[in-house]
Amino acid sequence: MTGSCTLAETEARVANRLRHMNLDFEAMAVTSNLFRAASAVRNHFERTVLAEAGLSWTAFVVLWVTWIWEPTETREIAEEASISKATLTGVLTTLEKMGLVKRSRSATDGRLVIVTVLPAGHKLMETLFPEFNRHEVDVVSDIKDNDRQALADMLRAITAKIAG
Amino acid sequence: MTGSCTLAETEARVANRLRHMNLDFEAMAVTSNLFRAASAVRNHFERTVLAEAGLSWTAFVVLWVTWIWEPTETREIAEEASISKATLTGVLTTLEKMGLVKRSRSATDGRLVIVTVLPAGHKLMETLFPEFNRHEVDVVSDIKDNDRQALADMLRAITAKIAG
DNA sequence: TTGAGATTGTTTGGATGCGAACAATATAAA
DNA sequence: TTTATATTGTTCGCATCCAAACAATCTCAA
Repeated sequence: MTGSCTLAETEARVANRLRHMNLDFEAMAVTSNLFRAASAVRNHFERTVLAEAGLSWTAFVVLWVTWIWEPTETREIAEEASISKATLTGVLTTLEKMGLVKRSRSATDGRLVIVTVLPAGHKLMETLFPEFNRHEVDVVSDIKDNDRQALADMLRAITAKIAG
Repeated sequence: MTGSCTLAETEARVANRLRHMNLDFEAMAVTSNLFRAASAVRNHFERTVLAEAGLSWTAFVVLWVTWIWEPTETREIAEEASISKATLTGVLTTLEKMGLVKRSRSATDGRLVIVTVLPAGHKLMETLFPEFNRHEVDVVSDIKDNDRQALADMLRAITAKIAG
């Protein structure tokens, strides 16, 4: 190969390379494009909206989850953000250094850590999240309006299939 | 909140929390579930098929891309695997330590590094990839057969929208 | 009351992950 | 030929990312 290939060329090459293997190419195309899309969207957001705010993707997700659920426990944040609790420890430290969130001990259970969003965090999200959403609209703008609901439903089905 | 919430409860909470903001919740649901699904699938694969082979998700993707395109240049691998060239340098070092791939200098362009899959890598992929594909089939098994094609197409549309 | 077992957040060690700076190489124009 | 510019893979610094080990805390049965 000499130059960069289109997605169609890539998938054709894959099919040819794996012809003897008796594989399900339709299932392969779904997971393959699932990660391609997720990765592209994540990189795009990190380099535009989030870069301006100085937030990594994960830091934004953690801040967002806390913003929605605060005050909430770290185990809930990790679950919602789909990251391990070990990872969350580091990200929360980052967000605390930025003055966006605050950790505090639970009064009723000494094991738990309660996270709340500080005023600077609220102020940031008040403008950042609507801007983030405008980019989300742009990302799905080539998908027919009627199909978006179905797309979200199928993605939910994938998540549920694994969790169940 | 006390216990873990269902996806529907989470989305209802989000809608209520953000009601005053005039947002596109349908677009939000698409990207939100895109990452939820991608993350769930990736974690599932890392903990089952890939753990047995001692490969991280990224290491597997890099090995897979090389396997499909070999011999190929690192810049192509980074592009196909959706990772930066800096990241690829570390992952290739890992795969070389495992004896699965080999780096070599291009004869015609001294800047380029050519990557090929070693016999141990071929042997591994010959059994690992079909097993991987069986898991892919399982992941999409709750989606109607007719819809899988449309799902892959919509994910491609998202990727293309950002790239364009 | 007490002590075994469960739960939670942090630490540890190692592998990703990226942008920016870098050295080596190639290409172009002067 | 020479010099400026471009391209490529690596290095560097730092921020994720996870499994496993860990200390602190809670629960509950004996």
